[in-house]
Formats: sequence, C-alpha cells, structure tokens
Amino acid sequence: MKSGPDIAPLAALIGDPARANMLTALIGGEALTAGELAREAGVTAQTASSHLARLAAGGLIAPRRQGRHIYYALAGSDIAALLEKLMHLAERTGHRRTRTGPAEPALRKARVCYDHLAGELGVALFDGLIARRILARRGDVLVLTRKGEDFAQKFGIDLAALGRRALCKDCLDWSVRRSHLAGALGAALLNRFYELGWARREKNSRIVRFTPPGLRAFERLVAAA
Amino acid sequence: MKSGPDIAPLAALIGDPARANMLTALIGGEALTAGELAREAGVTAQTASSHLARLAAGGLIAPRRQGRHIYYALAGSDIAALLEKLMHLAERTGHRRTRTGPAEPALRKARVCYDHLAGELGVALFDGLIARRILARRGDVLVLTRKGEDFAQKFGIDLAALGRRALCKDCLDWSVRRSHLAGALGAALLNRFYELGWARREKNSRIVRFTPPGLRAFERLVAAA
DNA sequence: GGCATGTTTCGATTAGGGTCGAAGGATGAA
DNA sequence: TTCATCCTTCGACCCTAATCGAAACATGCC
Repeated sequence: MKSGPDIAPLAALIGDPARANMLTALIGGEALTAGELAREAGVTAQTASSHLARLAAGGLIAPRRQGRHIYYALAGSDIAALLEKLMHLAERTGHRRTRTGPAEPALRKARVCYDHLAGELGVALFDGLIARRILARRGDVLVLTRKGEDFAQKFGIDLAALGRRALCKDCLDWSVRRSHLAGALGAALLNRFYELGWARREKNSRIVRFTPPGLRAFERLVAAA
Repeated sequence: MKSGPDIAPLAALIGDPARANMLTALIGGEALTAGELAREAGVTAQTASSHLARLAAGGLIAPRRQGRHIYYALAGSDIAALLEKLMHLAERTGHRRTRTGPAEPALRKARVCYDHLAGELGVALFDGLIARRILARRGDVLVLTRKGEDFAQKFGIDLAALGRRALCKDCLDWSVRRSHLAGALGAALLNRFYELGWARREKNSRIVRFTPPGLRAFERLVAAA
C-alpha cells in the first residue's frame, strides 16, 4: 500500500474553483494572459498570480513571456484529456454547474478540445474516417492507411509538415461518451475546416460554429463512400 | 465560459490525502470496510467516516452493509480509470510519493486494476490477443472474433456468463503508457489465471505475482501463433 | 525619462475543512 | 438481555490556503 504516484497534490491543484475555471478556459487550446485568466476565474490579479504560479509549478500549465504579457497554455494535450475525463465523470455523478448557460447545446454539438474537434461532430468525424478506411486501428495505435494518405493530400493537408506527433491520443468527450480524433491529424483537419470556411471558432468560447453549407460539406465528408 | 460540468468539487474530493489514499486502496477492486480504509488512510475512524460519507455523496464509492461492517467499493470502473489517469499524470509531472516502497517494481510488472490485469503483463496480454486476432477493433469498440470465441471456450471461459458488459474500457497504465484489456473479458481472463494457478494476488496489495511456470504459460499464451 | 499597463510580492484577514476526543446508535454474539 | 464491536454524530480545535489591499517590480510606449 501507499505505492505508486501520489495523486492527492495533483487533484488538489485542480480542485480549487478558481484554478479549475482557469484550466477549463485553457482547454480551448489557445494561450491566455494572466489577466484574462484572472477575469475568467473571477478573482483579482494578485490572487490569480498565486494560482498561476502553483499551476505552473505543478506542471499543468506553461508560461511564455511576450512583451509585457505572460501567456499561459496547458502543458500538453494529456492535461486536456485528463480535464475532459474529469468533466465526463462530473457530468455522470451530477456535479453540474448550477448556472448552466444557453451555450451548452452548441458546445455539445461541436467544440474545440485543445486543438482538435470534439462533441457530436468530433465523434462523427472519427467514425466516418474509420468507416471510410482512411484511418485504421493497428493494435493500440491509429494509423493513416494508404487510402488515407491520398485523402489527406486531396483534402489539402501536407502530411510531411505534421511531424511525428501521434495521430490519435485518447480523448473522451464529456458530452458524447466516445473518443474522437486528436493528435496532429485531428488538429490539421480542424484547421482545414476553418480554411475552407466550413466553420469558425466562436469568440471567447470553445464553441465551433459550422455554417449551413459547411455542415453539409462536412456531412458529405464523413459519409461512408 | 463557465459552461459544461464543474470539475472543481470532484477534483477537490480526490485532492485530500486521506481520501486519495482510500481511493487508491480501492483500485484493487475489492471492497474494504470503513475501518480498513481508515487504517489505510492513516486517520481515526471518526475522520474516515466523514470522508467516506463525502466520497459516497460524490458518487465515487458505493457502500454496502454486511452485518455490522460496511464495505466500500469504487462506484464503477470509470472511477478506476480516472484514478489511473491521474496517477499517469502525477508520474509524469514528478508528483512521486516521497517514500517509494520496494514493492514498486512488482507493481509495474503486474497488478490488478479494478478487476483486470494491468502493468507490463497486462499490456502484453492485450497486444498478444490483438496479434493473435482473438480481439479486433471495430471502430471504437473491441470485439471478440470468431477465432476468439473458440479460444475463450478452450481456455475455460464461459462467454454466456459474462453478460453484456463492454469488452474493453479504456484504462491507461500509469507505468506503461498503453491501454490494456478491461471489461468482462479482462476480468474473466485474470480470474482464469488465478484458477489455473498461474498467478496469485498478493495480500493487501495490488500486486499480482506469477509463478515461474505460470509466467512461462502466460508467455506462450500471448505469443503470436 | 515619465507614464501606463500588466504582473508579482507582501501582509493581514478570514473561512473552510481536516482532525480528534467523547459520546451516541446499530448490529451481531453469547 | 448484556456485552463487544463497528461505525457515526457532535463539538471543539487548529491549520492551511484562498482572498484582497497596498505597494513594488517589469515592460512597452510616448
């Protein structure tokens, strides 16, 4: 007993409301300044500063100076995955936010998870790519098939530029209880959707809003060929 | 902002050292009495009682009266999965336990995760079953192949008795960064290993200790046919 | 340099919760 | 019924940590 890593400090770090709000805000994937995070958490700048220092010391976020601002971002996508898993369980055990905003349905439909698409459409994308045999499972990892490489090229994604990042990290939706495509390819696809004008990122939110023609094009994309 | 489930209360619940120790003790999968958990956490019975009440109210554990004892168990395997994920990250971010016991190497080798095998051998089992095409992935879920059904029967597992529980829930090792086989089949296989005398559960610990001949048999089992 | 903006440090206050001693049920055994 | 065991409730203590006001530090702009 008492072996293995100690989870209490890590969980306590996430367990404070102000810090949890900051982390939740950062799942969007973009870096935010200390001031923005303070507002997001509903505390003063001094308080936020102390929280941010602790989060950074705990390895959950990474600071980066830029002029007189300090931008903070999640330290990695596994942090985002952990947070989504926590949301998933919080949802299941009834730890809902008391003040559930009107934005919720849109969030469930499509949202950003770190740098890739999540929500109903995120899962639909994943399923579609598997069904079309663009992606395939090889044991524990996802691979891009030959057919998938053709698809990516035609769709305007430069595979060579993606680097060696894993194609799929497991990332469970809290809304849909399925995993969706994360990793370099997931990020590249979402970017391409933006470029094609199919969807745009809602300001100050994780919501991804598809245009009507964009949604139709997306549905053609994920439909089994 | 401020949408989605609220993770702070849930994380705070796990974030207390006493409660974290209790939860960690329960990953072993067996139910423990309130007194045992108090000893495990290093607190008095009164203190433990209050903690257990809060964990139960939070939906993390489920109490069950049995005579004058009250047995507590994790409320589900997704709780165990979350705890393993927390351990995984705690390991990565250096939140090691200061007093790292001598049992650690054995834990990394093979241990119980709720009701199935985890650690190096757990991952090896998973890989072996995939390689032998006993299991196959269909999109997001694992399925037992035709060949797998034959295998199960020959290995002495009554599939009909397993019920409809999902074959594989994602459960990431904190030691090996891969997923292993959970679910009904995972539990049945581990049970069969016990029955065959290949391995036994170490008392008061998550360690699964294989006998030398048992380990050889296990290795033949997972070797690609 | 002088000023504005963003961030941190210091100090003091306060609230929340973890802790245990003592007493009060509840359950099973004799 | 009486006793022993297990667990919970109550009350009090104490300590951590969250919070903010005030002031200091850092950086960029004019």
